[in-house]
Amino acid sequence: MLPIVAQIKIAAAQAINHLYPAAAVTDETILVNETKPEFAGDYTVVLFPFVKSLRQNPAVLGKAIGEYLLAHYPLFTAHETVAGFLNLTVADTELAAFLNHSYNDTQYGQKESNGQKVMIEYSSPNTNKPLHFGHLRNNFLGWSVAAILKANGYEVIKANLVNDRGIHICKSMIAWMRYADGATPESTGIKGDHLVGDYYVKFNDVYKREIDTLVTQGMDKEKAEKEAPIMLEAQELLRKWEAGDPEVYALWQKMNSWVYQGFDASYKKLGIDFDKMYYESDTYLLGKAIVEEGLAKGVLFKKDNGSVWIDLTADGLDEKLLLRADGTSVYMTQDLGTARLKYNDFHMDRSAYVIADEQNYHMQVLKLILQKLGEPCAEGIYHLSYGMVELPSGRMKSREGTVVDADDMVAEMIALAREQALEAGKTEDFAPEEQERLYDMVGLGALKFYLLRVEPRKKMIFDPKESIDLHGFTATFIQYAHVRICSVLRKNEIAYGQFTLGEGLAPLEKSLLLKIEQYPSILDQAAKEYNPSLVCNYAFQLAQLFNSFFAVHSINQAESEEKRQLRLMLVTMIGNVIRHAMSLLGIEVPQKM
RNA sequence: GGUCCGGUAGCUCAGCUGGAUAGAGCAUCAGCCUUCUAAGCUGAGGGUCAUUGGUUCGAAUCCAAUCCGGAUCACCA
Repeated sequence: MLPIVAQIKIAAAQAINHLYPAAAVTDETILVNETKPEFAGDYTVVLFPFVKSLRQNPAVLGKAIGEYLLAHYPLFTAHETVAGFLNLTVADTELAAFLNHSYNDTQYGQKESNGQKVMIEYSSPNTNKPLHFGHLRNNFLGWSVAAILKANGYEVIKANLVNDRGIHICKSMIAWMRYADGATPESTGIKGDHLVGDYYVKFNDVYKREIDTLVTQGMDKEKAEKEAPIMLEAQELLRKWEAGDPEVYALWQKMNSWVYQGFDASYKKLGIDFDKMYYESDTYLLGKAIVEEGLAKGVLFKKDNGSVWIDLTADGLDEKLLLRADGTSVYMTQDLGTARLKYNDFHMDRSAYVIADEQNYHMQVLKLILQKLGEPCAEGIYHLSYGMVELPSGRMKSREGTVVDADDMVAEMIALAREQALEAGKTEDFAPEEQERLYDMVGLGALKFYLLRVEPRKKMIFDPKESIDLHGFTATFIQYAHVRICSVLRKNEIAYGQFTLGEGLAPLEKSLLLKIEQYPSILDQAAKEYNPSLVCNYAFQLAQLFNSFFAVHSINQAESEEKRQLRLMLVTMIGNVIRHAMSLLGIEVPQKM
């Protein structure tokens, strides 16, 4: 069934074209809004755009269109024109039919396959330190966008490009060699990613001290930064790694394996997963072939020292280096190669990269270069850029130890959920494992919702001193609405079936049905915009409406059996939509809390 | 300096393909549990939509300029 708003547009266009044959309006030109609460009606057609071209005053125009619509479309039962706005009332019977048809469809909102394939690359961690709060935004966004696209009929490949090589890993390695005395996750009981991260921090401590020492001895700071012994050793490790030194390689593998064990545990706790893993140690040499082809095509050029560049000044950008004078590749070179590799693996229609906005320029250049090189993957590339999560004091810096650790944050949120549940005192009769499951759902849900409810593009500031709320615009609020629905449905054994509409819908019943009817359109928009915050907002508004309804109307003690049936079906459907919407955010909903 | 992004209530954010008196949550204040879960509901106060100009019947929304904040422009990743 076509969304009501779309039906209204088509109907209104038809009405206008019928009444004023010269008008030739199309349904896209019709603007439909929700009617403001202070006026009678559900949806409003804005008449101003046609007032001039049709040379009619708004009142006459509205009356004519309204009458035509009522006469020809059972969708409407009333119309009223106020100051250029044609307010239309949707028929209760239409909404009743909609409810009868869909109330028990747990997949309501899910669309059929559209034959499109899209890759979402997200997470893409460095293997020298554990995940922090900022990474959580990336992971939740990527996972949720993938779920939203799936719900809209896309085939989705969730990809993770692990940055498992490079100087940063060597820093952890050298510090471990110097100071760890063979410490392992097993021997210390420290989670692997945290252990490796500790040595990354250690490296930076020692590095700073060595610089200070050199400066005290009279070296200038810039030179000291380059010549600090531990830095030279890290660089030497990187050279050995690239040369395939077996010992270095073995240590690298060992330490990475610790990190992966840690990441796996974190991902599992967070409910994050992937369909395809890429590793930079496999891909970092890719891209050189593309550069050679680009040179042959004349898209790229070589400078006197042998370095290879592309000139993007005509596009308002700069010249960009693609190969160093010594023939080694840079970050961009790899990304060109990886883009081609991904495309050859999957031939997807779109390829989205979930990467923080600090790389906006890089991603813009990447796409542009691929386009100029005529790579088939180029057009599908989309940068899902998101704002960084900052502390009140500014950006998190792992080197300075100001990061909010992801595992800690998760544990704190679950602890908070437990605390508030105990305060509410409603979970005492739960089995212990049932309690733990609930605290996980509430704590993790609150965390995910907090990070997803803001439009991705916007940066967010998180103050660790203030805990994430479990009231108001939160996952907990929505979970609680679901719990109330489950509770009602548990206590009302009814013979489900079609209900007949005698006495009409109460305003809140109608608002809820209209809201539910909008769900597929919301999913549509969320997919188009790669924007889970729309789903957050929608789920919250639905829960809010439900709570208002719940406070005013009794289901159990409904005015009539017919009403009871209607409300049971209505809340069944609300529950289904809430569960479905939350699942797209990676948030589970409990049955009791 | 060039480019890009943001600026809406004390705080955190919706609204931005132009439409009616700009909305939520938090915080503050006042009410509501003998009746389906009060992790809830109802109400109140709180606004120069950064500023100025323009386009328009109509601008938080579009355009221009300015101010503020951030990112980026490496033979780093």
